[in-house]
Amino acid sequence: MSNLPISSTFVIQNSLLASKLAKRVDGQLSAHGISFTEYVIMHHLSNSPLKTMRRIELAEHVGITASGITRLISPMEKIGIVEKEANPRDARQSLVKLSKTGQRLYGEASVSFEHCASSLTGSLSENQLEKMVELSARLL
Amino acid sequence: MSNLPISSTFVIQNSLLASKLAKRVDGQLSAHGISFTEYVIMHHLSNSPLKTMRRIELAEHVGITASGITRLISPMEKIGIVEKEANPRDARQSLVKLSKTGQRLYGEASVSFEHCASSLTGSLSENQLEKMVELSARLL
DNA sequence: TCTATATACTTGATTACTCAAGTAACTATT
DNA sequence: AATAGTTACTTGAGTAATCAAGTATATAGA
Repeated sequence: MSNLPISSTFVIQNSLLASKLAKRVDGQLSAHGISFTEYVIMHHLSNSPLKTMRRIELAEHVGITASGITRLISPMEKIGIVEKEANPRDARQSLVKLSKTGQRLYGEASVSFEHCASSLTGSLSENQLEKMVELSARLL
Repeated sequence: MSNLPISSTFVIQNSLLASKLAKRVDGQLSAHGISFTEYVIMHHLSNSPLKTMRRIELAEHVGITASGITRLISPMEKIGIVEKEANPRDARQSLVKLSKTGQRLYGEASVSFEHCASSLTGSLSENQLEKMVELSARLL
């Protein structure tokens, strides 16, 4: 149908895929009262050695701006999912830490998320998914 | 680092990739006064036999809601990129057609877009990109 | 032929961001 | 030790979408 170069096709298709995946995942995670973006934040916090990250760092990992992080974290803090911590070495920084409550919620949400992710990618094999992840990583 | 199932890793990574690609492409397309989403709309219209599509159809292809299409198309119509057409067989439908102006703009923007897309995917070979497109297609 | 249901949009209110500008604190240079 | 520049974050204003509800038209069934 289209004679577009493969790189253009890829970019357009990837954007459609991401939007579809995010919508489906969001639907599942809403049962836990969180959005996909909030889950991703918890994911990065949880995988960080001290369950703690700087806001800028978080922003880069999640793919939104520092401003977006401020606005996302603020309600999460109010409901006790994350806690604010200071860095004694640098008073500009405001560290974000996953609380106990947050860890529990992340654990529960992960069950739904993993189930959802595996069903959404069911038409691909483990090997194919690994290949995709490996190739995608080169584009980040 | 993380023991997440590969499908979960894939979903999270894909979302980050899409957000990065979209931002970079948006930056380039702004020189033509259009957003990535608007480019994608023109792309689908241009690849359609009569350069004409229904709004619902467009929404599905672009990955936004019908409501989003209404709000996106309205300014594009005002500046003459697309034209509204009626379907005599179904008065509910409001067809969107890429105008001559729109076709010219799409052609110009495509030069930038293709250049940008190919530079963003430069670390992958044609074969690898084709593989990615083929595998991604199964998830849509 | 009436009635019910479904489809194709549009619109008001809301959400999830972005960007530009601001503040505060750190770092390097002289 | 003062100044200039950079970094980390926050905030006000704006944008791009969403959802839920509404309107108009089409379709199917009694």
